[in-house]
Amino acid sequence: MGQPKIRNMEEFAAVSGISRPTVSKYFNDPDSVRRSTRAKIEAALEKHDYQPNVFAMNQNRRTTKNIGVVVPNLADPFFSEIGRRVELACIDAGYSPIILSSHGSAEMERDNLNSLRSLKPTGVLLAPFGRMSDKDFVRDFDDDFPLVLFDANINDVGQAFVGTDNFQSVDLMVEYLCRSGEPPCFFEMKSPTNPNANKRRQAYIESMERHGHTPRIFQAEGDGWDFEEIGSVQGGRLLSEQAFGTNTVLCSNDRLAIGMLSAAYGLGLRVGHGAGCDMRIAGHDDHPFSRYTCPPLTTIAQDYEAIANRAVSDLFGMLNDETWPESRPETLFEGRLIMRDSA
Amino acid sequence: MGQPKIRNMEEFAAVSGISRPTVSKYFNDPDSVRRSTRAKIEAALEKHDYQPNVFAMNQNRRTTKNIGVVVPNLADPFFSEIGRRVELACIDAGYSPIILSSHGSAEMERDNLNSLRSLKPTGVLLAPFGRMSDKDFVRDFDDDFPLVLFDANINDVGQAFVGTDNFQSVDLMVEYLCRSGEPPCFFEMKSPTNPNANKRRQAYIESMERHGHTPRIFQAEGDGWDFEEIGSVQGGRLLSEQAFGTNTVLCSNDRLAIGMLSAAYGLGLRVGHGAGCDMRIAGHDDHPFSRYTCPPLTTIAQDYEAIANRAVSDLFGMLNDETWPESRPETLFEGRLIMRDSA
DNA sequence: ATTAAAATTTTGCGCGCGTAAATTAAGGCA
DNA sequence: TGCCTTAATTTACGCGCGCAAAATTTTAAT
Repeated sequence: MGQPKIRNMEEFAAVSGISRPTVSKYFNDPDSVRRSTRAKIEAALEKHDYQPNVFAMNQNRRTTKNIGVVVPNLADPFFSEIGRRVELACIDAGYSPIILSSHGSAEMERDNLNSLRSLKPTGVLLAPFGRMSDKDFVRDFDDDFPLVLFDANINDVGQAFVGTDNFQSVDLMVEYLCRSGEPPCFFEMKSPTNPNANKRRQAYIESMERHGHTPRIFQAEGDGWDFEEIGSVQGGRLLSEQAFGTNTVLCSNDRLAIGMLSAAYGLGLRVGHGAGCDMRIAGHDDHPFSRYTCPPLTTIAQDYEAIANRAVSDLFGMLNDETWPESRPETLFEGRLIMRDSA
Repeated sequence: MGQPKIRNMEEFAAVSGISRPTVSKYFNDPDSVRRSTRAKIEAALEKHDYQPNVFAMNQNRRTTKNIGVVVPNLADPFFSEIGRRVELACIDAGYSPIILSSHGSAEMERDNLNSLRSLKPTGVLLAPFGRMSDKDFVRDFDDDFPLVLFDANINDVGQAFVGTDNFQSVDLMVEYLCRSGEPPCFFEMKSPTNPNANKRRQAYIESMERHGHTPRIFQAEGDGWDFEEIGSVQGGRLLSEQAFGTNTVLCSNDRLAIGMLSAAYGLGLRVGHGAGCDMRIAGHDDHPFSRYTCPPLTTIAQDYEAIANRAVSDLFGMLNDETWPESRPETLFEGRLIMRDSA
């Protein structure tokens, strides 16, 4: 690297023998300058490691290269996983993702969107709280920035939605459970913080009726995000009271199921579909740890990769078209049944 | 809100009847202006929702309000938990934390530090890979920015370190295990990506010798971050071969232990310290899910909260003192023994 | 009331870069 | 070769704000 430290684009332009604005063009899009000047610039970059001042760059730009990514709770492995993939997809596309977790609070979801506002993002990918979100606030936000929702939908908010087809996925599970044993009851939280909970309950009811069975739903008290705790304590109480009236429990998500498995173990109940088992427990989401529960959890795998990639490509598609589509496409990926030992 | 949208600080200063630079001072520190002018500004803020342009602000500032936070892998609940607490502590102190995950790659750790460089952070909190980190690179980085390491130490890098005293915590566990049953062997990865692995092995060896036992170490092949998989597959193989030569296994971290518990379950081994149990398994870290394993995992709890708070306060202390301490304080918090059923 | 000292506000300037308009160079065709 | 079109480059200006120094006000002390 050259000794005389380059302090700004002016100086860098000087050493590369090009005018500053042309250098500016280069940094915005290396292909927008003549091949020969590009070579000169890149030669200079070799010896003089310079990089433009981010703040000065973004100050006057019509459009930054920032992409906001907001998820409800990074501490939940589901969101940390999908957030990671979204992040990498943005980087690959040459953008700077800014990941924000709302830490389980709808209020912080607002704060996060407000913070993003001042970063003038080119677009925003939001996994909202769903019912808990401040819908009007998010709606206002999407007037100002291209917005793609993922994981949880809010009607008519954002220019696109990408997620899992809960009706398909829950039906898949219900069908499997009915075919292979007693019809399942459904275990969930009474006031779920979880965005897709309502859809899954509805899907369970419809699916059970379609299969000619009576849906039975058990709702745990409690709020917050400590699903395993709720599944363990309240699910455990229901188990010990033998309240379910069936030997098969479908949990609204894996984290509840993980808690319930732990309670079942504590009660000495043998969970599984093999001979000599007392009951079956199934989940939904294919949580990273559900492979390692005892027994391993039968569940539905959401297609993280596909959801993340589609959300990103929907957004970038919009950005390139300039015009926001009137259609508001909703893409639903199918869940896959992951058969393990618990059900 | 007033109809005529405020476009910049100039206009906002006009409607509030104060000069622009004074308004600027207010936004940098509301207490630095006279009480009466502060009232005027805040009155104007009520009606004219304005907020300064972040990019213009940071462009000329000697020191931004940005704090970089870099962790090895946000998908690991340990780091997502400690990252969350660091983030909140920074916000409370009036700073803007920027959390970056290196996604398990030392190369991306470099990229992340480079990205931070251009954001001119006031300070950086780094949980490095440890042995895997590009030490020279990090060392260079700490010439330019106040840097506090946490979780994993690198000698003489950064101005302070905060973490857990692995020698104390492992000794605590070894002492407990020896007192209550057979002395433990130690299960870890051969080439651990995990930063504290080497310290823990060393601590195990010393502690066993101090207690008059022969240390026995078993190392699993494989790299990457899929610890549960490695614990399950390789730990399971060792279990089925009865290779350990003791009924008690201390795992280098909870995620390995979770995998091994899963394998033990699959093999029909009863894990626990009660009558009729075949073996004991213990971990380290009090991973969020270790309460819900079967049986619940006996482990060492690191004091997340204390580590996060101390790392942040060390950094802010440095920032206020202006002068970086020559001492490079290293703070080690004690681990707590969490006794559950697995050992 | 007078004045010095301290606190606060204002004046004036420049940061590093984006971008529209003006200029120049490159490429195509007869 | 000359002319024209188009692409590339340069000129000229301004963005929104931080900050040092100057001007002013307030406070404290006599």
